[in-house]
Amino acid sequence: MKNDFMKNCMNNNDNFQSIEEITKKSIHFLYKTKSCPELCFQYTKKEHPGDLTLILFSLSKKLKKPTEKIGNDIGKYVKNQLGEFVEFSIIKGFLNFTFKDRYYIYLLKRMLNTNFYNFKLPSKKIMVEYSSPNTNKPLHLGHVRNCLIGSSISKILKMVGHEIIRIQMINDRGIHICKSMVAWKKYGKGETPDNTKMKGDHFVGKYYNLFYKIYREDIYKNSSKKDQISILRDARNLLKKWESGDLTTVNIWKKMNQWVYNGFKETYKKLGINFDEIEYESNIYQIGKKIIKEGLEKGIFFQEKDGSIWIDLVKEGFDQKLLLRSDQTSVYITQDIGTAVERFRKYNIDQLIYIVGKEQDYHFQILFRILKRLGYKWVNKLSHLSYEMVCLPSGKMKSREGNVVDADSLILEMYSIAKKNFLKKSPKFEKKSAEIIGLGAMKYYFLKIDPKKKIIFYPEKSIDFKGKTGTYIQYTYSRIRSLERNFLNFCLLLNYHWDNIKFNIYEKNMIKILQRYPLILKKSAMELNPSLIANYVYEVSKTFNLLYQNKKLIDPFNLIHSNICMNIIHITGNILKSGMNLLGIEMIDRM
RNA sequence: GAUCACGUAGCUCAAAUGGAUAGAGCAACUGCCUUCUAAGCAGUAGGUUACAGGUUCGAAUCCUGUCGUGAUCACCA
Repeated sequence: MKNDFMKNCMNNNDNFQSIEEITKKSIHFLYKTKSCPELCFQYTKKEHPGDLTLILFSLSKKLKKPTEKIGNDIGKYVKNQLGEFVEFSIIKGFLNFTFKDRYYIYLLKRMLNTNFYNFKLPSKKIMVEYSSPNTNKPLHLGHVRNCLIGSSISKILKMVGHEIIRIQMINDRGIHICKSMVAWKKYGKGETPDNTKMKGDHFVGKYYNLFYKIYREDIYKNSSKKDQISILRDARNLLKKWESGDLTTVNIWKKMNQWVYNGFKETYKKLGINFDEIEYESNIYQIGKKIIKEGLEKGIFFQEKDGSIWIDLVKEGFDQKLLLRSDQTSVYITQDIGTAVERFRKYNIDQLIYIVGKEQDYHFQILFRILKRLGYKWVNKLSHLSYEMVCLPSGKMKSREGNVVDADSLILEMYSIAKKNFLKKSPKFEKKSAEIIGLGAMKYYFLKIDPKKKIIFYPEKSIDFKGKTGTYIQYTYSRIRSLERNFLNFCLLLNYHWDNIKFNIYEKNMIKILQRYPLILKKSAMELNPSLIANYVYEVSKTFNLLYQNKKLIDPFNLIHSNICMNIIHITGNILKSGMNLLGIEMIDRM
């Protein structure tokens, strides 16, 4: 029965065109323009009559005719074609279309077609880099934001038809890990994550902090210069040993990194973060060197007397930038040059998106310039998605000073609050559900905010479960599932002719907001901005709760209308779930 | 100091890229569970969109300047 219904819907769609499409045609027909000017549609504001508005001012300019005339012409043309479906009125320069019930039926049927969700852009192969942690300490709130944005954007891009490679670069080598290593060697007394029952990344982080404690005490005691601090000297020596391949050093390094990886793995798993590829800095930090040397031979770079290699970007408004140290070791940007070249060579990608905090804006600008100078044609396929940082009320988080909120303790905190709330509401507690709710609240909290805006995190206030939250949306969804279960108990699924249905205002609003979903998806994919989906999904929930509160949705005495409602409800549930999944948030059937 | 971002209700955020009288949530106060899940709904209150100019039919949005906040400007990553 359902299949017939679907077929019916699809047929309906074939010979029907939306207001937007017909408006486009009308301009072509009425004014014989070669190309249709950009049409400025807008959802009609509450205070005016209508549902969809065409703004006429810019059209009036382009067609050199008064707004009133254009509005009337287009309005009449559309009305002529869609008389049963739409009315129009003109206020100043605004042409307002009012949908009739049959237009809502058309919209509803269109949404019941599975094609409605399969919204696709021309497919590209896109690599997304995110997370990219150092291996000397646990992940903190900054990483959480980075991971959630990166993971969500990957899902969104995949949803609109791209092939995605999620990649993380692990900064496993360098002075930072040597600092943890030194402290552990000196004061570790054979402690390991196992025998101290600590999570590996926290364990290594503990020694990183210990390093700085000793370092600061040294400065305080001796008021000596940085270079003379013995523990720092030890760390540098360790780095040299590592670079020369000293076996015991390399073994300690391997061991400590492995502890950290085990810790990360656990955190990623809890957060639901995944990668398709992992790069280790230690494997690839040499690649860039070769490219720099070739660039030097070609005269793109220059060499100082001490042997260091530089690029001069003064003409482009930047400084001179070091590419290779005088001892011929590579710096951060050297390695990024190498990895970019490698990635394009190895994966044959059409686009590379770096999701990295905005403190590195300058770095990426320079990186892209250098690659351009080197003559790589794919430079315009690189982009840096820069997001603002997560701060505490006291200011920037600084792991050296210990004022960080780490990911693991935040997750635990969310679990425990969710559990507490759960027990208050529901007699039988389900651990899994509480975890989904806690995690959902946290993810939503991070993702609803535009990436380019700063987040100030108040630990003592904690993340909300009421109002505009992930929980609210999950709650709405579980209400929907509950309605669906009840519906099957009371009503039969019937295939009626819907042509004479009358919708109330709540149903109309619901249908209107639901059919915007593909547009929102497209926009968030184009702008690489998950917050658009987060805010949209909230609006959908809010509109649904309004409908729920004002209308008896399941009514055994009005089967036809209950069936219509059930279709609206079903689409709402699908969109909520789909949208939230794009944010990496799971939904549950009962709360 | 230079460069770049951001300043919207007491607080946290929106506003379909220049459209009509700038919207939500939290906190506060007032109502609604004998009725499909009250983690919900309705109402009250809260604004010179930091400030001053400019662009035009029209600006929170674009341009200029001022102020404020933050980031970056390493032979660190």
